[in-house]
Order: sequence, then C-alpha cells, then structure tokens
Amino acid sequence: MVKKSFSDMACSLAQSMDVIGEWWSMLIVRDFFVGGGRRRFEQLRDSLGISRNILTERLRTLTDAGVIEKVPLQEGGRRYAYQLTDKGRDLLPVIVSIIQWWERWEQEPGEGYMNMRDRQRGEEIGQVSVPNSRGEPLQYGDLFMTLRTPRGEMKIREWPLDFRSLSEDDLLDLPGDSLNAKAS
Amino acid sequence: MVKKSFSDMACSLAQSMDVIGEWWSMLIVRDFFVGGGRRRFEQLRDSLGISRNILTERLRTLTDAGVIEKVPLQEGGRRYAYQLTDKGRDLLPVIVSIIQWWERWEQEPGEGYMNMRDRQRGEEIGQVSVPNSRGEPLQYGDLFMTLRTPRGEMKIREWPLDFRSLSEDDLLDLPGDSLNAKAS
DNA sequence: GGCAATAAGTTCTAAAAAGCAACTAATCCC
DNA sequence: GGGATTAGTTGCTTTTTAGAACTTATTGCC
Repeated sequence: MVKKSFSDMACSLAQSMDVIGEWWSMLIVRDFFVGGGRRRFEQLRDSLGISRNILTERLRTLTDAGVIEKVPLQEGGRRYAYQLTDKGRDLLPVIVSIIQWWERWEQEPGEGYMNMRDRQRGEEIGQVSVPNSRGEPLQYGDLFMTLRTPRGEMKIREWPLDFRSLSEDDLLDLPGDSLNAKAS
Repeated sequence: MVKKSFSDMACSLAQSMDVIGEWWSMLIVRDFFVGGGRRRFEQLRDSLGISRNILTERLRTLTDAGVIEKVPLQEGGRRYAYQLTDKGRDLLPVIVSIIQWWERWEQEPGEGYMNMRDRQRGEEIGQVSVPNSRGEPLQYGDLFMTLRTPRGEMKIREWPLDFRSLSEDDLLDLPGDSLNAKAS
C-alpha cells in the first residue's frame, strides 16, 4: 500500500509527475518565477502558506531533480537561498500554458491576476500553443500520436491503446524529418 | 487539519491546481488524449492502474470542472463513457509542454516514449514555447510580470513580491495593446 | 561580547488522501 | 434465465499533508 510512483511508466508525463506533479510543487515553482528565480525558505513559506516540513520535502525533491539549486547567500556563508536552474527556468511554457488555460475558461475573472509582458516592447505575451513544423498552432484534432521505440517509430492506429500489441508492421516509414534534435 | 485548497489564492495557477493538480489528474487527462478523447471507466483503470475509488473521485472532479463529460454509449442506454470537452481538449499545450520539458532534460531516453505528428503533413510537431506578440519564442529573462487589478495593471518592481504593498503609483500607463481578447 | 530575533529546518500528532481488496447493483450477451 | 462485465461503493490500512512546538545556528543590535 505504498503511494504509487509513476516513474516506471513509459511515459514522459508520468515521469515528470513524480517531480512537479505533487501537491504544492507547481506552486513552489511558480513562486520562484514570481520571485525573479530566487527565493529563501521563509520567503516561500510566507508567500505560499505552506507547512515547513512539506516545504522542506518539496525543496529536496526539486533540488534532486535539478529544477532548483541551493546556493550560499554570501561567499563562504552558511545562509542559503534556492534558485531556479536552467532546467527550472525551462518550465516557463508549462507554467504559462496552465495559467492561460485557466484564464481562457474561467467564468468570473477575479482580482489580482498575474500577467506577463515582453520586456523589450512592453506588449503582452501571446498564447502558448502546440506548433507544427512551420510554427502554426495545432489543435488536438490536427495531431496523431506515435510511439517511439528503439526499433523505430510506430503509429498508434487503434483505440484503446495497448502498447504491447504493436507489431513490426506498425513501424512508420518516415524520412528523417525530426524537428527535435534528439539522439533517440 | 483540512487539506489545503488553493482556490482562495488570487492566482490562476493555484486555482487550476484544485482541478488538474491532484495526484493522478494529469495522467487521467493524458489518457483521454491518448484514447482519442474518449474513455470508459474500466479502460482508464486498466490503462493507468489506478484504484477504482480514486478514479471515481477524479472523474467527478474533472466532470464538475467541465474538463470531461459523461455521455451514454448508445442512444437511451445506461452505459456510459467519459470524453474530453472543448475545455479539456484545450489542455493540449499543457500536456505537450510538460512532455517536451521532460524529454529536453531527461538524461537517458528510455523506450516507448510518445510522440506527436502533424496529421496533415506527417511531420513532428515543434516545441511549445511562450511567444511574444509576433510569435517569437521568449525565455524567462525576456519577460516581466505584472499584476492585473480592477483598477488597472501594475508592474511588479521589487522582489520579493508583496501584492499588498503595491500602490497606485505602480499603475502602468499602457496603451490598449492587449493581445488576449478578454473582457477583464 | 551578550542577547534577543531570525532562519531553516526537525519532530510530533492528527486529519485527510491514496491504495487495495471485497462487495454490489445494474446491464449485457448468449 | 444465468454468467460475465461494468461502474462503481464500502471498509480497512498505509502514506501524505497540516499545523504547531521544538531545535540549532546565525545575525542584528546595543
């Protein structure tokens, strides 16, 4: 009766949930963004109203995952701050897409919502979307999903999906058109 | 000692966490995407390995929030399926941005990861990013944050941020350059 | 330098949520 | 009609969260 970990699922989303999917994690990350990328323990506590023990645990998880790092405040000192790493700052599209999703569908826009603007030109940022290879926004219906395996890429033809039922015949005959420069 | 709800925080992210931020919620939504937008109770259970009572509760939360809806499988029948609503399908950028974030930073790419391609042209989708008003991708450092209030929009000048300390002097003198067509 | 205040936790206890298995009621298939 | 399937519900145990008190080291201040 252990709380289930998602880390054994062959799915990037499941993997990431063990890091950023726990209660408070996302809000802690948001607070780092609001705080210019750097926050101290009591700052986070005051700002979020989170319990100390939970905050301790979350900061450890995020640190272990390389989302934040602990840095000494002054040279050689023993007082620390936590700050976003490059990996942590790279969560920007995740945070912004969630905020924008909520605001697109929220019935009564309350008070004091956060907004973001382009530093160079002062204009509001645009909506985060899933782009095709030309950068044009795609909707869910415009996509199909595939499964990348060491043997190649397979089109998922049938629903419900059973990964184990996929055969060699499902292998896609695709040109090397990968946009994502990844050694797969 | 009630579990804290984020719904009283004046932050869109906090609000949304009550809906999609709980353990399993995101993976359930992902499974709907994988399942072509529609899934049945036992399908979700088998696919995810989630407990029945937890699944029941999450489906209710997601239904109440309008992310999914319960529909009869045949006309007048009493057997149902759950399917994504427009609001649910609009979570696509959230799901994809999390998956892409994980894959950008994951050290050892495992087996069987999911991928998405443009249905029209077969090409891989691009990376989800936060765009400026011209559609050019922005990084965290290219942004500044503001607070939208009923009285106007305020620039957040100081870190750490204390919402309550913001004065009328902080009001931005901005032209009506909002990209997001929202009646605020 | 001494002392109160602060910072960053740790430890304790209680409540809530998650996990598991067994049970149930309705429906479908033959 | 009867067995299997579906979509839960109920009961119990473990884990997580919440809140508060306690701890240790540092820091500002006189």
